[in-house]
Amino acid sequence: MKAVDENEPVFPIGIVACKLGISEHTIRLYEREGLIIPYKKESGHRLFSMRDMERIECIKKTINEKKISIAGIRRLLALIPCWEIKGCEDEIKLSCPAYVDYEKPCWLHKEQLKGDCATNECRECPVYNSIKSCDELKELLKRYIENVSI
DNA sequence: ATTCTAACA
DNA sequence: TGTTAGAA
Repeated sequence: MKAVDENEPVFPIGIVACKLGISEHTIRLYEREGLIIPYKKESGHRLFSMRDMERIECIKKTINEKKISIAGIRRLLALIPCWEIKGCEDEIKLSCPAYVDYEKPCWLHKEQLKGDCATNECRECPVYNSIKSCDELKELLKRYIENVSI
């Protein structure tokens, strides 16, 4: 029996678009804007896991309900403390583009990063995956609005 | 049949 | 965001 892994990318974009009621176009847009990182086959075709779908759904809801833009979501994601998650020393942290920039999350700086941040697949990274459910995004939003640090 | 990218009356 | 064209 093949267990259905929540993280296993198995759904093509058409299915995802249908089940979520979001156009394929919009889903590709989210990717281009750096909100999601779908799994890609050699062919270039995208595959999504259950968690990917929840993330997409969460993003769409947040955009609609909180009336914030795609760039707004990107700024929220930029608040993820990757340096803490990765346990970076102050020295490396302070010179890291991902720590300095508040516009983009670390995975949009991949080319400029060092160490495993540069080599690992961001899709598999604990930083990208720190948004396990919509609650984590809500937390980022809270922090943003209240302008507080944890 | 589906999905991909790129482009826009 | 929609839609379309042409390729894979």
